[in-house]
Amino acid sequence: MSKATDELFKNVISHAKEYGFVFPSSEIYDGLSAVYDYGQNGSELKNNIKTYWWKSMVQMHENIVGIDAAIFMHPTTWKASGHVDGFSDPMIDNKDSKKRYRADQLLEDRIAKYEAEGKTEKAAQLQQEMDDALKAENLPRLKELIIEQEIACPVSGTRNWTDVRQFNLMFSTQMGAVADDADVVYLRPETAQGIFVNYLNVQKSGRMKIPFGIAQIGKAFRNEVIARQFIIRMREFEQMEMQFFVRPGTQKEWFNKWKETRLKWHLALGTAPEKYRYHEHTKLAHYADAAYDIEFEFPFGFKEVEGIHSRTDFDLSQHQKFSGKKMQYFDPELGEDGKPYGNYIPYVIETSIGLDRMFLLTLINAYEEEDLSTEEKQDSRTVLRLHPVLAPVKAAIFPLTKKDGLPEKAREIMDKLKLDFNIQYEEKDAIGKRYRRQDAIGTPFCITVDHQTLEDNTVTIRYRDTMTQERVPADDLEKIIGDKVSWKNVLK
RNA sequence: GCGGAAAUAGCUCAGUAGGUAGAGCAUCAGUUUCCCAAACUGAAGGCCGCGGGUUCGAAUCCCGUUUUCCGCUCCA
Repeated sequence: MSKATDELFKNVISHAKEYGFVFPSSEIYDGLSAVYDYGQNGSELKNNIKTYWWKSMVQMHENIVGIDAAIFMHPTTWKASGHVDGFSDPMIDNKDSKKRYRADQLLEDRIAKYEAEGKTEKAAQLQQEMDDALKAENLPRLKELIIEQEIACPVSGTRNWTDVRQFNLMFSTQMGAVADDADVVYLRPETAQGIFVNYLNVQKSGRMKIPFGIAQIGKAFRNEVIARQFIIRMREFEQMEMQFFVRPGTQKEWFNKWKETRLKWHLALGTAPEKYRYHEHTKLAHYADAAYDIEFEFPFGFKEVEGIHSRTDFDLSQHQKFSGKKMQYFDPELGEDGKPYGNYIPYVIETSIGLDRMFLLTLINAYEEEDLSTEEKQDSRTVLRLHPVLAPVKAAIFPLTKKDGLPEKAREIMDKLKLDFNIQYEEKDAIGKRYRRQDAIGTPFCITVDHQTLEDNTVTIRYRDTMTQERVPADDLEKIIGDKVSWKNVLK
């Protein structure tokens, strides 16, 4: 990260706090690591991003519907999805090299070594002991095994180990009033499973026919080993996901279609295309047969914002296995051989975008420190060039001075506009200062009421991006603003 | 989790031979102002991150702790 971009990123973070976009969580108690709150302008912007996504995914596709599943889910869900076994790793650190290892992998390496040396009996015995310890979640026993086997750190060569600790991706809590092991439930680490477990409900109640999609926006929770870089990696975050169910064999074409559709969604906001790129996963997760990320160039480099994954029939098959409920779909359409496609478990294409990352992307992309200096005077302004559909406040209305009936007239105009748009009224400070304050939160229009307004009911409208102004009839404002902030501009 | 750095008003920061805290901007109340920030007057605002120790006395020295930043480590 260069000094200039480093500086820019820091400025965006303090701007976000200063203007009510993002605050550190529980700040009066020194904050809570990697948790953030959205402020008065941040929540407006976030809601607008959600609306844009929801409209373009659900409203614009007649074969996609939206749901809102609970964060708590039956614990078996996470056994089926692979989260319980796959993401609770026993970790151990070497105190000298400061390197961290998975305790089970250190032992696996030793087993492999025994096998290579032909000591199969020793290998089998250790394997058994390790499996027992893992099964019983006996962490001290794992450490004993590492000590007994005299396993040394490959880097430092020492056997100076910390205790074995469990790294759990998922947050757990108790469901009942009385704490009991049987009542442990997890806070979902991804929203996707809420869609998969409702696949049958939605398909039947909505009489959905393959191909169809289920969309959802919601919170998810992950215990990150290390969470940093502002809201890029948070412990509590929000996802906007859509699972698209397709006929087996057609996943590749649907994958390509969604890959393109999703990038278009990003570009429709007017972001420079060179800021985006695709990143192909070469190492695929256990459930995927293809995966692309859409990455955005943040000040600290390209980072994933959205993933498009071909998840095969893994999830539905797993849920069928664990729940005993048939996840099959009967496809009556005739294939090339003139026979119906019949029963199958659908394949799934997932589009999953991090709302908080999208939020940060939007803020960084919009943020500009503009130098307005002339020969006589040094001047600058900070402006958020947000797309008008996303701007938290659509227009601000100012009386030029706070006397002569101008405030009353301004409020009268505002009362009409506020029925359609989020409007702010300000009468304090010099007019220029008020303009600049609105620039800082990305308000696209400022409307000023002056003495002429009292005579002919015209006002000046000042544009954020160009800082130019025009005189227009007050009665035209609804249409002028409405045209610019209409969702049509980005959905078409 | 490890190592390094930092923490003083809402923000940016001053404040060392240890002696009861200061500026600019922002805020609030007025004045002025008919269109692009920093005009005038006044006011308010500070467990100097938190806890302990040394000292007659600590923002300042020592120890611990929390949070943030930078590296490393981990990551679907």
